[in-house]
Amino acid sequence: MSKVRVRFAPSPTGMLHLGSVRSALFDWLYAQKEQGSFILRLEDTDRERLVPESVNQIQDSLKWLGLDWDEGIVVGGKHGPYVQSERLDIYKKYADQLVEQGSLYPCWCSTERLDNLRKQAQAEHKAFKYDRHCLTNLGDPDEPHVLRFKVPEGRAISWNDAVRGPLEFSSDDQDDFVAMKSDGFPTYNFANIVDDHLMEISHVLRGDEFISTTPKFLLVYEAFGWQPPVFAHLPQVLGPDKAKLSKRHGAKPVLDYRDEGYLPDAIINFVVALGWNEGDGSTKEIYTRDELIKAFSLERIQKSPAVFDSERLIWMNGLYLRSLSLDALLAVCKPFWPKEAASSPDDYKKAVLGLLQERLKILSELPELSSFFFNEPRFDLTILKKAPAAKETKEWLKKSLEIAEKTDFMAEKLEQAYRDLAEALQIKTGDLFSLVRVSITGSVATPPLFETMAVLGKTRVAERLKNALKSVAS
RNA sequence: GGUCCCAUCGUCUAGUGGUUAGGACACCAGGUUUUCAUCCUGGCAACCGGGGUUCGACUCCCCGUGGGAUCACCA
Repeated sequence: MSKVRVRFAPSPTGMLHLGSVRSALFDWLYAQKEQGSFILRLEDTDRERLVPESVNQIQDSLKWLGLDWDEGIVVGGKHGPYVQSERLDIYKKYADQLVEQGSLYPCWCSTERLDNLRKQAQAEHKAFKYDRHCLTNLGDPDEPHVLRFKVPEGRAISWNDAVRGPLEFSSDDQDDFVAMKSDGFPTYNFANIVDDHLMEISHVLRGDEFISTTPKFLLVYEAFGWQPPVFAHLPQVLGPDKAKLSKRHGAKPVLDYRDEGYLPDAIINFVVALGWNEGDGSTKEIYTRDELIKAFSLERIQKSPAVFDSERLIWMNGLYLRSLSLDALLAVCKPFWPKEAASSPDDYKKAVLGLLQERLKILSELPELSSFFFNEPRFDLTILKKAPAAKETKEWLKKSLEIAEKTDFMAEKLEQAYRDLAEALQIKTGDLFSLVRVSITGSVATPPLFETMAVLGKTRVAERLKNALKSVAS
């Protein structure tokens, strides 16, 4: 059995979104699973839509997610170059071969003529098919022209799709598509085949929008006398509006998820479940990479499209965040701290994270959640559901300050001291705790009060209580 | 419109002729708790419709319906 070789072949026309990431992930997983090779090739034959920066962004996206390629751009390999625009002479050579054997023929038709043909087809409620005008009306070979593939008539074309099962089309529905453009560049429909064959790709995983062009592919493989790869057509990933996730549609670049504080593992785990599951009655849904590799199979890929649910991704990210060690959490949090935290030592940050970990869902929330650990809060009793009267507030704060000043700053001791205080004052613990909480954090929702105080330390707490007292007095 | 594909809770899904149709997210309620969060318990919620086949269909077949893809010198 020959080695599994799969490729991810994006066109550098924009950034990778979750849909394309899923294709890459399935490729990568399958390569790992079968101990094959994962190849990264750039399909840049469309120079009009080319976005140069996207080449780096695509690589950064894959690297961030840990989807490393064995062969391809940058890393090289023995089937290079891995950029289509650097392979023009190769396509030319193979195109010439097909011209010679009559599978490709030149066409000089203008866009105007083609457009008219299209309008006509539309008016007749038929799919557009080139009328083969140039097959018999030869033009000037020196004039710019394209090369079209001559689709044989009356042929049934079928293949066994790895996810869809047996599929069959008639060649009569296939158009004599353009293989080589007039600028000397190949089209996707041609370059892709030549490259996949030369690079010995064994399995082609791609979006199911390519199902209808697969018959063309198969015809070209046949014209060359090449063995086609196994095709696996992946279901669409849909946005919340049930429209296909696409660059045009404003799908979020995957690097934005990085910048918002999602973890690569969470993204991977989430994305893989969009159209794949282990089956066999398994209810497992959190996987390590190794588990994923072990469990992955093409057969278990879903046929129907999946709507991407950002709520679920957020939940999953929180899960991963909570599973991190404090040191690991500290590391991933690095770019997300509020700027006031810049001078704080790691030990302090770690203590803060110890309290915040189970409250974080995405790292971009860190500044808001951790702000009072680094900034003096504004004293504002109006956020309290029922604030005590000014006189009581003053008294309670005064006593609270006294307690803070004379108690060891350990959560248990503080708790005991403040419970005693509440009892002495004959008030509910909750009322006292709320007041203290708001005074030292500026918020009604915080980590446990006494642990928070312990982390803040006696100096900060005393200072904040004094400030609170001052604002009540005035 | 032609061709093709798809169809289980709002969402991700399990299920391959006999199940009280299971799990997860979200949502709701309760518990733990000094608030928030975590955690635990419970609840709400689905087989697109119609015909067959069968003793028996979510499962198989057909026809509808709905949704989607594609019909470029884009990929």
